Amino acid sequence: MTERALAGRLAGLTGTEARLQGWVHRIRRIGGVAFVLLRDRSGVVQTVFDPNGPAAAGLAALNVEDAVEIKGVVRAEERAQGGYEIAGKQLTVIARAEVLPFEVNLPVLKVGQDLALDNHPLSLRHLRNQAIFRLKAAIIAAFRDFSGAHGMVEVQTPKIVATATEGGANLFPVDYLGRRAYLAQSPQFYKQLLVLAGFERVFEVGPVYRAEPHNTSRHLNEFTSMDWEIGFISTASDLMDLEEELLHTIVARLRGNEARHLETLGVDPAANLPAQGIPRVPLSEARRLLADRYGKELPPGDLDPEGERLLCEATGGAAFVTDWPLATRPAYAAPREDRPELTDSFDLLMGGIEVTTGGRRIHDYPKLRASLEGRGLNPASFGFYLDGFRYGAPPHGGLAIGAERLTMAMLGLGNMRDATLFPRDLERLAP
RNA sequence: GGAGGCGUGGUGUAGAUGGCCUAACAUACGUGCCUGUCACGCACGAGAUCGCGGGUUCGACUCCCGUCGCCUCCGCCA
Repeated sequence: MTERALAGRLAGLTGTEARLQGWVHRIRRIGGVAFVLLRDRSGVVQTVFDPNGPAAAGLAALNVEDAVEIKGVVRAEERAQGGYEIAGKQLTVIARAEVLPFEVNLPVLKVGQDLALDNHPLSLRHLRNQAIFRLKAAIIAAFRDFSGAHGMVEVQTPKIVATATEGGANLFPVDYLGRRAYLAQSPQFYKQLLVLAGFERVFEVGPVYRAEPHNTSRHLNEFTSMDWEIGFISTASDLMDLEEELLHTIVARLRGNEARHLETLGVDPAANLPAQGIPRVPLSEARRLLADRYGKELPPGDLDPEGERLLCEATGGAAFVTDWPLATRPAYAAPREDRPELTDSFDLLMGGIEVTTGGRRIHDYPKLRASLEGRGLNPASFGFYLDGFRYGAPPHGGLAIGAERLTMAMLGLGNMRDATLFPRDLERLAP
């Protein structure tokens, strides 16, 4: 049996007989010719049949999205998109497709979110969806490669945990063989401990869970967190420098290997990356800028979503917001040396949404203990975490990038569900 | 948790000052025609008691109340 050829890789096969397998993307019957567009993981290729030839019966019964095998001779053909087509000799249906609940071969999928999710194996076949998730995979792969190249070790931290890392009640309780446990809302404590454990630099790509009943286009109850934790840094600026380099590395990778998918979506992944570098704006300055330029008066505390959008607009797509007051950050956030009322931490806003939170951590054992106590937290309940700092904890810091949020920002998506294969939200637990 | 909006053939939409709705358009589906299409084209056909329940009215897809489902925004964060 001849090896399976792929629709998007026919260049070297001109003149030979090829065997392709895939799905029927579209059928066009024009009197004396029939075109069957075959789609596989590499792309779409046109095959041509004589509707009165040997394949007549199969052709007549063919449905869009049938899984098929097609044999035929590869030829260069200017009239075909992509420059190649298959002169079809044999058409075999591997598995029939029933009449579709919606069309999957339109330039843009026209279907409600709910129906699309209920039929996700079908809606994901759409070329735009294929492009999104292949690009997301490439973003994550680039994160991995970049992290490894910068001396970080990939680690796996537990997703079933005994305590909260951020405080708050946003934890999913689970029954752990009769004991109360929770789904991890962040790898925070564990990644810090692994830095202290001698790995110095670690990274993780993994799921995190937030039991918050939020109902927006950029919140889900399960998402993918891309984390760094790095020892022996001096300030959070080191982290921002590194993240900015990472973002450019990701863009280069998408423009290289994944250019075809960017083209499908018609997007520029660097559209929200300011050419002159991502500005670093202290929170107080961001507030002043919003007031001066947009007349937007914010209540004390965090920026609101509109403020985040406007700030990105003002800075050419993205901004690091720095110098968050102690009260706005968790107990482990390290204060600035020169201005102890502010933390040495940052958020990265990109395309109007918060994509990253990061910062330097408190590494001094007595100070960490005092910070927890200062928040009214009981140090005893942080046992293993706090104890880790007793034996020579180096200065360190890290960040967490929401993989779906970054994908949204780079691909210009309006809803985080579009960047999540099987989204978990307030309503949806299946598929 | 709060606010707003939407629900019309399989899908996506139009119709909304109540009567012209015997509910329209596109596409998908079925039948036929067409030698090179590019979301091919043309003709014909089938397909919706307008989410559900109640009310107002001579008359409701349209107005009112309730209910169910969904979407968006806000709070919070990645």
